[in-house]
Amino acid sequence: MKQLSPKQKEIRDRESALLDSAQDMLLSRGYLGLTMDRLADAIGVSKGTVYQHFSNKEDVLAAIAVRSADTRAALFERAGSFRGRSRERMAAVGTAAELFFALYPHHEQAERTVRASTIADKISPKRARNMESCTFRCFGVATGIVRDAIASGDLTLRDGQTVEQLCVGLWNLYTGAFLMRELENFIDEPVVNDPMPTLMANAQVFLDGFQWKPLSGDHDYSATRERILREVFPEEARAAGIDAH
Amino acid sequence: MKQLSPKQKEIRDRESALLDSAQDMLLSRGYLGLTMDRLADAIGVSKGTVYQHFSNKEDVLAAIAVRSADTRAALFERAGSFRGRSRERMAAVGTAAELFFALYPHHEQAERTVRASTIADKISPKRARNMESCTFRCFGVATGIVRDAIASGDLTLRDGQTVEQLCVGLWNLYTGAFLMRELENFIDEPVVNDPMPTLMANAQVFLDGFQWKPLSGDHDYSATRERILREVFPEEARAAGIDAH
DNA sequence: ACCATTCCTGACGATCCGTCAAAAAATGAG
DNA sequence: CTCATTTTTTGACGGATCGTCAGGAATGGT
Repeated sequence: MKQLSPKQKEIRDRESALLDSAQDMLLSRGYLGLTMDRLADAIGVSKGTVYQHFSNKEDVLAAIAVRSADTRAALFERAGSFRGRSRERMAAVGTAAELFFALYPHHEQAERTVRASTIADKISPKRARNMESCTFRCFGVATGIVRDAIASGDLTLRDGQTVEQLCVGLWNLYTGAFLMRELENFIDEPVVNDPMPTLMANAQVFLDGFQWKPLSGDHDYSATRERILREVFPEEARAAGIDAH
Repeated sequence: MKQLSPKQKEIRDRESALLDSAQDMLLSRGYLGLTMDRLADAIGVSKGTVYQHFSNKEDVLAAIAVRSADTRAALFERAGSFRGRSRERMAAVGTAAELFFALYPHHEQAERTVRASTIADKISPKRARNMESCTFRCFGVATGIVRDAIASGDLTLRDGQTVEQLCVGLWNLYTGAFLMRELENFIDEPVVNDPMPTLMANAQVFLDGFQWKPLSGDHDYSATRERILREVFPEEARAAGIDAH
């Protein structure tokens, strides 16, 4: 299985080239601008060949989304390995989300288009499962950190609060902010100029609301952020144009 | 101008019927299932006539989104008139968002589809402006309440925190949760079973993080919620199947 | 060199969008 | 009521795209 014939290798490479092209088209021309004919032309192959890789147009989007979702899960897992107090580790996850957002700006659009309910059933079950597993990996990292926080005494949940609730809240805060950035692309006067600092500040407020120690007033989280960027994501930070000062 | 000839009235009514049909199709069959031919057939009219109401398919979506966005803004404004302490009034806005979400489940999809960047420029400028103004009305209610809270001493912003940041945070929390509900339609094992209680709990945590008095631990907000449903949204609560106990 | 299998091609039917010239209906003046 | 003018409606049409499939080309093993 490890041994790939030249032909098999060619096919594998082509799939990745197809995804690259499709991703560019999606980003620059949007869903309607991404067509199967153009995609075939872009890498000099006939349309029938494209359909050997993807069962239909929605499947192309799904494949794009799965690829970047996998990258995101990997970033989250690296973030989870950051050495520090529990809340610092969660901050690392936040930084991972931020970097992912900057580096893979197409992802949100791809994932949302894919998941628009009536399109979902046109996607191969295998890809749908892959997608799910990436989400679970991300949530797994987050819930693990929350549980560690509880075990170490940094966090005590009040009556009725759950680990999942906290993670879902953070997730919502981030996806909501990402959605907003995209929507504001075409608004004349955006509500906030740069959504990222606002998002990070709000995440801190949210965790303060859970009384997750050390509170944002008792600890220099901007120093933590710099350490995260330096120690865990030096490459990505540079690629994203975020300097750790 | 007030006097409408029978013909003009017929045209006006037809537009609303078209939007009703389009909305149903969007909800039941999705973006791809909503076609101009079907739309024309649905109300027994030719396609050309449909194109006298809307300049293209995306414009139909925009019109759907504007109509429900207007309804949402109206709900927010009613919520803002709730009598109570500042944070209770913000809770009323949250309830408005929740009711809107339950009563107009198509809206999120319509708005997102419309705003997918490459589609945006196909929409008539007038409708785009309408859309914006609805968003501003919603934010206006929220920022007004926050300012009142600061004036009354219920809320004191820390260094660097702004009124807009708080409102954007709440907005993100809600839109993120709404997005999640939609995405989980086709996931086998959702992360949270009923996202709404989780969302409301997280909104409370977020406001606690800002130290907005009275904190959720010092006040019975479920009683406030019941009062809001009873006093401000009795009709809507019944329509949405939410009983105030 | 030969053949079986796998892969590629591009023309084709089907669908949908948006247009437009012609037909139908409404309006209003005499 | 009549009829000319304006407004509205119609549906066939051109263009674009999706997804298919029969036939042709390439591959790999013997």
